[in-house]
Amino acid sequence: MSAAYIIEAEVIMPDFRRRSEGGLVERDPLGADGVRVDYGRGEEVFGEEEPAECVYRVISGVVRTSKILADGRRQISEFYLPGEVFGMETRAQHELCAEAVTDAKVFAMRRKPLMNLATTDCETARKLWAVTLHDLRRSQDHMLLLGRKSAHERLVWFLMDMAARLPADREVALPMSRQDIADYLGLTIETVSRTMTQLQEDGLIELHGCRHVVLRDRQALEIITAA
Amino acid sequence: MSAAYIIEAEVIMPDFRRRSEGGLVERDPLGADGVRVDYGRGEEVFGEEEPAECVYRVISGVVRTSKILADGRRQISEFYLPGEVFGMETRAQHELCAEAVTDAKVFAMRRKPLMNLATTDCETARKLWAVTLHDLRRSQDHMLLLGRKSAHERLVWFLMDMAARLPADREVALPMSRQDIADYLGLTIETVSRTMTQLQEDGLIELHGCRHVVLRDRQALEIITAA
DNA sequence: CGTCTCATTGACACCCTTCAAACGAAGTGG
DNA sequence: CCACTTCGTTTGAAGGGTGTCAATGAGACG
Repeated sequence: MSAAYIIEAEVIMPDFRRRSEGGLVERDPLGADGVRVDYGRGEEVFGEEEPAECVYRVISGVVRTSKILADGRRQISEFYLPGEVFGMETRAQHELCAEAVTDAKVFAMRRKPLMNLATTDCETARKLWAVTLHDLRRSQDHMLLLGRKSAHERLVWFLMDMAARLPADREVALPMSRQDIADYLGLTIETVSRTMTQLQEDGLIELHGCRHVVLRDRQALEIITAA
Repeated sequence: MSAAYIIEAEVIMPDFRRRSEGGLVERDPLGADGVRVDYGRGEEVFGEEEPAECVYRVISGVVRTSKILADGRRQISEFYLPGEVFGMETRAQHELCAEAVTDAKVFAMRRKPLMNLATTDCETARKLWAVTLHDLRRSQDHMLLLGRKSAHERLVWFLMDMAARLPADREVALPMSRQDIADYLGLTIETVSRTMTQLQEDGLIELHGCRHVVLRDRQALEIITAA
């Protein structure tokens, strides 16, 4: 890490210089340069309606994107886990806000150079498209869940999804609060809690503290999600 | 329209030769060649899990894309109006099914040549991306609606959206049935009907037959959607 | 050990669904 | 032209799944 690199980082990412790890410039698999930035739990990465300056990739921790109505009702569109890209869902302005669910380290790339690269390099353009397509596919499943599934089905789907996406020990370590889960599944925190308890009473899962879940009867759980 | 063109159309679009307008090959704004194909009301354009052979643009009429659960519950992700592109939401297989809501004419382009074009022409790649991004943005609004809004709010949003997207006479001519509206908004047909009636009783809209709606009090309607 | 935050549990209300019947518009055959 | 059928829509009554409000419980931290 040379002094020249640090200076370059300052030029590229003035806002993040302070918080980034020494401002070292690195290259993302997307082909764009950027820096690592840390966010504390609950901290906002970008806000709704904010100009879209950067595109991000989660390095560690979890980030959520959400929309909030005037009266406070919130819908979380997605949780982004390490390796996943977010912040690209709009044009000039962000249409949702992004916040750190846990302490998180993200890789931030300036949007404009990335867009420029995409106009000359088809491979980059394809990658950006693939990221958006992935989000779209998940959001279509999410719409089916929100529009047509019961609380039980929603929660089971969520737990199975988390088990598949998180590093799977014998037990799943949920990184988010009940409120986050509720706002992701279109339920209230009470319903999430009650449903979780009932799944445990039915022997489908086992709770070790509220954030550690063991999927005890995967077959039964899969039947519920398939239904 | 020469014989050579018809033969070429047969080569490009063997499946659609029968139904297309003389098989004349044309070029879409996306840069791909294709043919016009007619579908009757309710007819399937492609099914869930079906290999994704083509990408489509609506010429006239309306097309819906949806997902269906084993027990028949259905969630419509989007209605596509003339000029809009659909069928691109997946990789090798379609993740949802597409059906004609009304008699519809669509422009069908083979997927593979379009993808090939996108690997060499960044402008095409950008256009494809823009289409997906547009769908994603709408699906994020849709998730907020399905997860957090009341039946009244959903229906008002729907009517305002339709008024904005359809050729706006003084009255909006809904192209879809109550069942389609219900499956789009995550409600039952009865709730849609009742809510529609109540909006009329409150003087916010006026129904001229079940498919023709006049938005009488736009200001009040906008307040409901903003809430 | 006290405080704070988050999660759980309980009682109750209500919005929406479910089930059922009536209504209406469009098409068909006599 | 009119009864008849059919399909979609509207309306009604009743029930249930979630939401709301409130109190209790459980960890985390100083």
